[in-house]
Amino acid sequence: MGRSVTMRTVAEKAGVSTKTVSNVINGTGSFSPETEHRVRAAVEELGYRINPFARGLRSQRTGTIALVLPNVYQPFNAELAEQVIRAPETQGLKVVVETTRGDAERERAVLSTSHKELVDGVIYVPQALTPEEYLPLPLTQPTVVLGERPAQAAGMHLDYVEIADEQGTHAAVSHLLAQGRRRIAALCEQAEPRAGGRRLRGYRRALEDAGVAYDDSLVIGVDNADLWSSGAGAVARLLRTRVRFDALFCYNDVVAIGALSVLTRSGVAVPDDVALAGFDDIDAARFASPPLTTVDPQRATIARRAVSLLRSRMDMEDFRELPGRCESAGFVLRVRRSSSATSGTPGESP
Amino acid sequence: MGRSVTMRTVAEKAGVSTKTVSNVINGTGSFSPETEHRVRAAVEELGYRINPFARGLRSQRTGTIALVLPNVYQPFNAELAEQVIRAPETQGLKVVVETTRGDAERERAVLSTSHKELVDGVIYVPQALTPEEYLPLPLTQPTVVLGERPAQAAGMHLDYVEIADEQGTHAAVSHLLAQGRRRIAALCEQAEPRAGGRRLRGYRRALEDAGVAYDDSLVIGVDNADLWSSGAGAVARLLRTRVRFDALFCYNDVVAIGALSVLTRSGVAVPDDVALAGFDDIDAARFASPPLTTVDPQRATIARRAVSLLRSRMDMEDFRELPGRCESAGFVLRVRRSSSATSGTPGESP
DNA sequence: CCGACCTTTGACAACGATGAACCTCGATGC
DNA sequence: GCATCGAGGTTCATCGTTGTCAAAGGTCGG
Repeated sequence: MGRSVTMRTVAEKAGVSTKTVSNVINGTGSFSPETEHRVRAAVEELGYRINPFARGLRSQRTGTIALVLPNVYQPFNAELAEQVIRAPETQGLKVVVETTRGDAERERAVLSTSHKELVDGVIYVPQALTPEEYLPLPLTQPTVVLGERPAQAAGMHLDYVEIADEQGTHAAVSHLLAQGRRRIAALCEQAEPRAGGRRLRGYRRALEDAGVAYDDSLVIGVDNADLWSSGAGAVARLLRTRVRFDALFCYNDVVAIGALSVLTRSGVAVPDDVALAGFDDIDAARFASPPLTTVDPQRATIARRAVSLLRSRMDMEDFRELPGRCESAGFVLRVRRSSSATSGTPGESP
Repeated sequence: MGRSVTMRTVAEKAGVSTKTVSNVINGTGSFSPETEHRVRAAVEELGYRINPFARGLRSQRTGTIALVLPNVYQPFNAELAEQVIRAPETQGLKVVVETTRGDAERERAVLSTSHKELVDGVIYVPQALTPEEYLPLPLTQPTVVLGERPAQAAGMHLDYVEIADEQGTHAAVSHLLAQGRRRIAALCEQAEPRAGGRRLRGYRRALEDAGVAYDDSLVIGVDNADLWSSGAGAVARLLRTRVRFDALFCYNDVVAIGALSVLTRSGVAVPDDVALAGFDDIDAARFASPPLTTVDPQRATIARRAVSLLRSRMDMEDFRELPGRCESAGFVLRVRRSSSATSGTPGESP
């Protein structure tokens, strides 16, 4: 292969010093248009690519951000990752997707020491760690958290992009109530500092606002680790208890599709006997039979806001110079046939 | 924050030289148990973490492999990525997932120059490039390709893990034939050097083996870029043409679920009027209504074989010293209710 | 007791890019 | 006419590790 082509090779070919090459490439310092042209020509001709290790070692910048999620096999996460990678704000950055498998140790490692030198910033979707656990960790790089901003985070130099868990669920359940449903079951992950807890709050508040009594026997927990069968299992249990219900709010679309599968098999008609709503608006939701009513948490917006918050902090001298910020992504209720016999066609929504 | 803790800090604390610290950490050279203990204690106490840039710069090893795919939002890709990350063979390696969006330029870049210094090896799922295009590229690092090994690859130092596209499809279509179906439509991506072409070959061969005539009007192309609506759209077109069909083989499960959605809406009963089979065995397939018969290409096996081939080549002095190898992953036909009224229950298959 | 030989350790020079400091030369201000 | 300035460069040290080589200390056969 011969020696690899370095900045020195380019410099020699262009008849300048390596520093000048560096300047041209990074747009730092000053140089004449003529020099710039010679350097660029040499780069082109030699097929020179900058060595990211050397650069990283020297400048402590990597041009890479990490997206830290529990996994990528759950559609919401996969589609979120896609949005982060595609967001226009991401231009010029590399995104590495890091999965933690919901392992507390891994999450801890990513947030504090381990990544310091590898990435310029982190977008973190907490799963195993509660705010009480992750907030005290010494932050070593700019970080954006996706999820509700806890009160304790006020003083920290951490940015948040809030997902409309509670409001979205409130809207979905209110919609079910508006269809005349009164016995609305909920299949929901119940862990409190997490999305499940927040969605459950939205559920209760919607019932309350409509003056419908909360009934404990209508709420079934699901397990985050295997949502597909969890949804199916939960609905099977619910059917066995013979508790009457005419609607079902599900923690997310995956649970809802699992549930739908069992309902259909059991001869329960959706939406006639039971109206169904999920959360996330994953691609599969539009193509369920019937298409699934769901809350679109606006992944694209989440991704753009997160990257943009992160970038602004990455561009600062010291990323701790700004107090923590917090933005929200909003939501859109996508009403489809699983909750209302007449509206929604597959393939419609943007 | 103070100065960051480097190997020198550790060395001073342990009263040895930096090289000795390096030796202990990497298990190179030799050192007394006593020294080792002192060094490890110092590392522990200072919370020292090796700087990957410095190491990478020096040793040209990164402990990272790249998984290069068109995207991660399609469930097959997401689940494949998960398997690669989780494979026991991956122990001790970091996996970065790189998406190309089916862009030829990006694929080219990853295969030749661009990644050279960042990763020790690449697992590549071709999409935009044909073998004619990617084989001539100068390989700069160990590479494993997922997909059919073309004849031209014989002399190259490239390993392949073959997915049983043709055989799997043959089995699925044969199964449909065994159910007594004779007018079997196919919704398939048709590009020849890719999976679509290979699956279509399996389809034709199965018909042939059963002595059923191939009918061009039963084959409809789908578009890889948006498979969900593509499947739905294709089936809608098929229904409009009024061509009679009693079974449907789909390029993959996503297409199948899109198709199922339209069939159900149009009052076509699955499997009574039309039996349905897909490919990939994504999680969602088990929870479709009815559950989807599909070909499981054994993602876990694919992932393990790929990583293990890659590792062996990474461990060599020069990765070109071994001729190209090729392994196959096999497949399992998962028969569920979409193709046979009596068998298959949701949640059963492993 | 001496040299051969091994084990353990340390000094030093890379790896490739960049920040700090400095040098040169023509233009500008007073 | 002399100090000053900025544009356009350059030189050199340095980021944190690891490969090379040599030295220090110990063992052992003769």
